Order: sequence, then structure tokens, then C-alpha cells
Amino acid sequence: MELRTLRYFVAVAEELHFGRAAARLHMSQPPLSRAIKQLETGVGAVLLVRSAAGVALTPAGAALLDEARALLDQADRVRVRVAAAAGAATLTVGILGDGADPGATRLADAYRRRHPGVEVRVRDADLTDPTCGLRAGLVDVALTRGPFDETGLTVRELRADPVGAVLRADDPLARRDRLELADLAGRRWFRFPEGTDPRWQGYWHGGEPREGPVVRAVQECLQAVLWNGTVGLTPLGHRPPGELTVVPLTDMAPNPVVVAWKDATPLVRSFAEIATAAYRG
Amino acid sequence: MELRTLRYFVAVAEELHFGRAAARLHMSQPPLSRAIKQLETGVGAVLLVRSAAGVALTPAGAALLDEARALLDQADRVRVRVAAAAGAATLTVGILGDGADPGATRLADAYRRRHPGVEVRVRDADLTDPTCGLRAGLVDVALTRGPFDETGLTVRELRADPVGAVLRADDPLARRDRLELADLAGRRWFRFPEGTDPRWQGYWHGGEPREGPVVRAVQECLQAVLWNGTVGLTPLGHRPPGELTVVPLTDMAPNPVVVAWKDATPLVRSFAEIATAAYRG
DNA sequence: GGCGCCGATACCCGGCGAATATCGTCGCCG
DNA sequence: CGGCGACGATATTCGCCGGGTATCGGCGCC
Repeated sequence: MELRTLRYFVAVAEELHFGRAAARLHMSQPPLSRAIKQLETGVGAVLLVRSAAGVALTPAGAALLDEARALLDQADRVRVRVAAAAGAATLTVGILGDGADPGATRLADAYRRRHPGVEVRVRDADLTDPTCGLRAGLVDVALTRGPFDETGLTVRELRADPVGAVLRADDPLARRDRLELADLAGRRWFRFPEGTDPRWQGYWHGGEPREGPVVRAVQECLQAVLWNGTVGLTPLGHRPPGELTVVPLTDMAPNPVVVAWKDATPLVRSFAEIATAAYRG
Repeated sequence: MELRTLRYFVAVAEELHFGRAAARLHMSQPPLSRAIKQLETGVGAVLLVRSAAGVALTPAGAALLDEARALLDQADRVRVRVAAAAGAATLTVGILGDGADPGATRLADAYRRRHPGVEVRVRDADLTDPTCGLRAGLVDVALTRGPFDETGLTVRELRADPVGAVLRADDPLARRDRLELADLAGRRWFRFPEGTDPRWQGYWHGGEPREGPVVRAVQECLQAVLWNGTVGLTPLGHRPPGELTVVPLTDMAPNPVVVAWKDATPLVRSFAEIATAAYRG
């Protein structure tokens, strides 16, 4: 008899319908049926009568419904009390980009729900340092993009986005549905500030040293397309602002979204775990 | 945060020693360490400080220890209350043999602990029907030996014992350390009563029809060795009484210990589940 | 009597839990 | 001060379980 199984049972007992309960639990019906049967085996009593007319609770089932609710409530309170006993906690998260994709939204939502007492501080990364000062201790965990120097850090990839070229709408190449890096040969490029992570720099520059305006932020990179006529690069999925178009680049390695940390405190591990789940579904 | 994990934590918090806690939990130390780390990730706080001097509870850990104990106690009470709500329950178990091997002992012990309110009735099987009247509804579940006709029944094998010949201590073959069926050719045999399950009969008779005294019980079979000079057969592992010796038979199929039932009620499924665990460890 | 709803069953697969082997670290003692 | 022993962490493998998809069976209903 585990808490997860009890959560399943409460759902079924409330819905009195395996299919609906499964939907509510974000799972399919067969494993739910099996879990309930295991629960019945565990307590040694039939909890639900399944008939063509529908599902009904037995006396034992009704008793368990009450008890299970109480137990689950108490389990929730345990989390809160332990967090309170641990004292005030803060987690500083470094984020690169707008942090507004569906995955990040789910992550923020789930993390708040899981750790209501934790104060989360967000720090925006600029293009100089995709780790947002992870090594220096400016942030506890970074939700960012690779690649960068990983020595001393733990990095888990969450997703990988194809990369596209950002072009002015009136650019001759803007009508193409895909491009190669060779199509952009001879164009002006952008540069990163001194001291930028070499792997990061090499990735966005296709391995070649470039000349052009220095950009420190995503916005500056896009502005450079308009004002300096440079090539712009961005992971696909973002809607480009204004008169800009994004055309997929077929020969550029997909850009990974990663979560990274230096010290694996419980709050950081929890963040990584929830991030993995949030970006999976 | 699952109940199993909380049980682990309570053990470690009480022992303040991962190795001893693991032993108490009948598991090894590495998975226990990992489970505690997962628990810490789940609640978002360090629960134990591991230092060379030993293991100590943090404030959060001390809080969780209290809460976890309460939660586990409540979970135990839930089982009792649900069983009470289900009403008086009886399970009739058919047993073939003395039911005194270590597996059966562990099974009886664990089943009593798991279902304290259930009245268990035991019915001894005789050799006429190894299922002990399972099909007729005389018992709910049988802890017995195969092979027998399984139509309409569900049978799970728990173990298989090599079979040996039971011989008088003064028998010329009694000093051999192993025998083949051929060594027993020409000896008197025993018979089962009319109506005995054909597969059962065939198994013990090596497939051939036999002549000899009729035996209805294990004791009678052994007595027949002494009084009628027949061949006796028994699974190894039993200590033969009196002046009898058991010599392994190399060419006889091992005899399975099985649990069998007709209707899979929760109490019966639980019995089968506990039996599997009891005979495994 | 056919159709549709719904729970059960069969089967497959990925991931997690547990075991074994090994490592890193720290205290201790010679 | 260096080897050694104790103990928790890590690495790796393996088996099982939880979850998925596909399908069945049974009953109600039109």
C-alpha cells in the first residue's frame, strides 16, 4: 500500500469510472485497473464492485476512501512541516532567453507547487556567459542553452532545437524554406564580448572567427540584423519580432536546452528533476 | 515521497548508520543511500549530515522522523480499519504435507501479520487429491505439490525439490549416494486410491501402472516401506522418520511446490503473493 | 441481434530499484 | 607519518514493475 496507489484509488472512488479517473491521473486505463487490483490484494478486501451498471464502493472501499484522503492530506502537511523545519530557503535560477516556452512555464508552475516555501530568485543571463555565473556562485542552477565549458558542472540536456537564420523580411533569402551556412557566406556576422565561453562562441559562429558588431543579449543580436545587416541566429520555436523572418539552417547542430548546476543540493536536484519532467511532457 | 521511502528513512534515522539500517531493512547499503537522497530531493531539504564521525539528523530530518512515524502508524491503522469495514473474513487453506518447511513457516507468519483479522482455517490434503478439494470449494487456496490436472485452476510454482527414494536403513541400496529409477526395477510399489488425479498418479509411479498396497497419506506411504517392503518416494528436504533413509533419484523430475486457487479473491491473491515472497527468501 | 461502452486481459518496453564491486575519505593506530 | 580499517558514495548490471498499446468480453441499449 503506497501513497501513489492510494491517490489512484481516491481518483477512481471519486469518479466511479476507471476511464475518467485514468484521464484525471494523466494515465491510461489498464495500468490503473491493475493498480487498484493490487491495492485490493494488499488490503485483502474488494474495494469496488465493477458491474455493467457502473462502479460502486463496497463498505471496505468507502472506509478506505476516507482513510486514504486523511492519509494523503497528512502526507501533504508533512512536506510543509519539513520545509518549515528546514528554515527559509532560497534558490537562485539563471535563465537564458525569455523563459516563456511551454516547458519553462510548466517547470515554474510545478516547482512553485512542489516547494511553496522556497523563494525563487531569477537572474537573466546575457550572451557573455550562458551559465549565468554558475561557477562563481551567482546562481544555484541554470536553465540555459549549450554548448559551454562543462568542467566542474553537471549538465542535463532537456531538449534540442534546430537553429534558424534570422533575416529581414526583404532579404532575398527570406523566402527560402531552408538554408545552409554556405548560403550566408560573405555576410556580416556578429561577435560576442571578450571572455565569452569559447565553445559557446564557436557554436554560434560555425567555428570561424567573425567580424562585426558586439552583441551581449538576444535582443541586441536581432537588432544587429536590422541596423547592422548582420546574420542573426536563433533556435527555432521563437516567434521573431517585427519584420524578421527565421529560416531553418539544415547544417547547423541543434541547440540544446539544458539545466546545469555546480552543487547538487536537494533543491537543485529537485529543480533538475522537475525540469526533466516538465520538458518531457 | 512514498511510504516505502519513509520506512527507509525511519530506519536510518533510528540507527544513524546506513549499513545497520540496510541490514534491518533486509537490503544492501547502496540502494538505501540512493533512496534517502531521493527523499531529500523530494522534500527539498537535507535530512541527514553524513560525516566521518557518523550520521546526524538535521532539524528538517528530525521533523520528518516524527512526521514519518505518525504517517506510517496511520497507514497501519488504515489497513486494520478497512479490514474491519470489510467484515469478518475467513480463508480456508489446503495443505499437503506437514507444512513445516521454512517457506511455509515464513508464509504463515507473514500472512498472520498482514491480515490479523482474517480467520485462517487449515485443511490437510490426503494423497487422493493434492488440490484438497479446490474445485469443489472445500478450500479457497491450496499449498501443495504438483503435478495435477490444472483445468479451471490457477497454479503458481514456488519451488521444485529433487525427489529421493525412501529405503530401510538395512536396504542394500541405502548406502548409495544416488539412484536411478532402474535401480528400483522389480521392487514392490505402492498404489493410490481409485479416483486419484491421473497426472499425480503418473508422476509418482514413473508413468507405469503399479501393484501394491494402497496409501492415502504420506505416513502410510512411509509405513508401507517398513511393513510392505515397497518403494517409497519423497521430495528431498524432509527428514525421514525412524530407520528410513532417503537417496536422491537422479532421473526423476523435480517435484514442484505450488500454490493454486480457483477464484482469485483479494485474500487468495494476497496469499499467493506472500507465498511467492516467503518461498523466495 | 448488432452495436457501443467500459473494464479486464495480453503483451511489450523503458525506467527504476536492488545487488555486487569498487572508490574516496577520514579517523586511528602503530 | 603512513598503512589500515570503517563507512558512505559511486559505477554498473540485472530483473522486475509500472506504464503503454492493442484487443477481448460482457452487458445494456436501441
